[in-house]
Amino acid sequence: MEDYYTPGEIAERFDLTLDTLRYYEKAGLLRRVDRAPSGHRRYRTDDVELLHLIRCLRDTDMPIARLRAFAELVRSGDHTIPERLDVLQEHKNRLDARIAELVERQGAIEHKIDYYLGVLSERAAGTAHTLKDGS
Amino acid sequence: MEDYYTPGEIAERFDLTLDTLRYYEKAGLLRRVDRAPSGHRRYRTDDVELLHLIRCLRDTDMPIARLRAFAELVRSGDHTIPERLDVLQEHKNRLDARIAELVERQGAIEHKIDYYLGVLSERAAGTAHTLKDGS
DNA sequence: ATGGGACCTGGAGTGCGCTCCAGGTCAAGG
DNA sequence: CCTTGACCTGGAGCGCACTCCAGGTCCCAT
Repeated sequence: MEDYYTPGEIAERFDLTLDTLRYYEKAGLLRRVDRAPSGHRRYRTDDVELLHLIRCLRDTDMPIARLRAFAELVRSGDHTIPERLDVLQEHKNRLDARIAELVERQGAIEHKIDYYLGVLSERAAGTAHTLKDGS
Repeated sequence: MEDYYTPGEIAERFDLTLDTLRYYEKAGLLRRVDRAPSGHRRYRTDDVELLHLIRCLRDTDMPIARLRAFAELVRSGDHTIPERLDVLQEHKNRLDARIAELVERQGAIEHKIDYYLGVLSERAAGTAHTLKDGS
């Protein structure tokens, strides 16, 4: 009823290991998570929401240290929203630049692939020519 | 005249450190580079060309081990072009997928930024209202 | 009561890609 | 002759983000 989630559920949902989940908590990305009487962790809905964002930022290569700083802002209350915006906008700028770089390299790689394909088809044509020549 | 390049020139051209250059050579990304009588490295035009491609692949996160495998194919001669094509096409597939993932997350981050902007402008509107109310 | 499964802890270990360092050589300029 | 600067070597060290492990607890079903 209480909308609590077990470590196993969270791990599956976010495709993280239990170890990583604990590591994130130790690293300060998550607050000290609630516990069942057994000592097992119980994640709340807002942990899930934060994890969602963390996952997204992590997937786009935000380092753990910056993630922790962000998480601290979240914990500090709504008055930190302007700072959080700064962090996100800064991160988005980096991300935009990274995507642009990757797309550029993608073009270069395609070019190289086309070059190799050209070499191969020329070679095939050469073979055909040899055959046509009667050898 | 011989179209040789010094380590310093190469390092600057590719924005790599001398250490990294040597590390790449040890790791098998480059062949055993030529030496001047002094023992200093002298890079040839084809080293430069290979480095160009290596830089491109590295910038798109190809791991050193795969890069080494690719470099070995290059060293083995033209008959390895089909295998090189496989490596490049496989890498391009990963890269395409990675770019797609980043773009998706980019959207999510933009969304979050917009959400925070919304909170802030609502807050500002609330303040305005308070003022209008005569406080 | 016993076995299995999910989870706990603190701390050590791993893989990757560099990066740094001490101590040395060589060539050119003052 | 001496310094300076570019470069050499082998090997140690580093930062990051996990990942693994031993040994333990709790709870539930057989």
